[in-house]
Amino acid sequence: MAILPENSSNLDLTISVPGFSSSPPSDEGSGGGREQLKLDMNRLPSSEDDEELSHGGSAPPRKKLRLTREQSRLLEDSFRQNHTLNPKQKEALAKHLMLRPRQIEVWFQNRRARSKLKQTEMECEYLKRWFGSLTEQNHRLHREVEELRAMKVAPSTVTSTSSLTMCPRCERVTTAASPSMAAPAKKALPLKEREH
DNA sequence: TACGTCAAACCGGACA
DNA sequence: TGTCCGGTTTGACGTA
Repeated sequence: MAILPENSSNLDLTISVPGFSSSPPSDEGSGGGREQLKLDMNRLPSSEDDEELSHGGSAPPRKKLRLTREQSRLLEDSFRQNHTLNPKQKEALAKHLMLRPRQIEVWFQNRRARSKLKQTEMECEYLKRWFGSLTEQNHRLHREVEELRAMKVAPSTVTSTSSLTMCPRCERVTTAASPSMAAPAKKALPLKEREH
């Protein structure tokens, strides 16, 4: 019985895998040839309290940082090893990448969110395929039921000595192997119900 | 130039 | 109190 889609062998489902990894973010950052060469904003301001910089006074417009390829790569490497960072790791990574710890923190939060989104999309795709397969199977079984009903109605096809019985619940017709199995429905019913 | 996409950054609530 | 998460905003960038 093929419940799964035909190409399910190719379907790399990783629902049980927490978080990530079935789709390595190889195109992250450099994705699609989008160049990230405007690096001026990426430098860590030497002022120690640059976090307050943006909040001081009349709230200047947000400056958007674009990470360099190297920064992205190192962050990805780090993310592959660990999806969360403790404060020491965060501090070390920030120092190494010349970024603020807060930026590291935000990057990891966003990265986890993207990872989860990708995972959810994969699960959605898988469930869609499964639904399609089940629908197809359902149609097939309905056709089978119709055929068997037609057989039952047509007296020429079903002899009087036939031992076909139909489960009243699921409408599935079964054949009895021996005359002893062709027992009255009242007797056979509890057994069949137990099977379901 | 308008529009869509991506990702950095922010916000508020939940939790240990 | 710090961290995480879901949701949102916003700026950079590519493209029609």
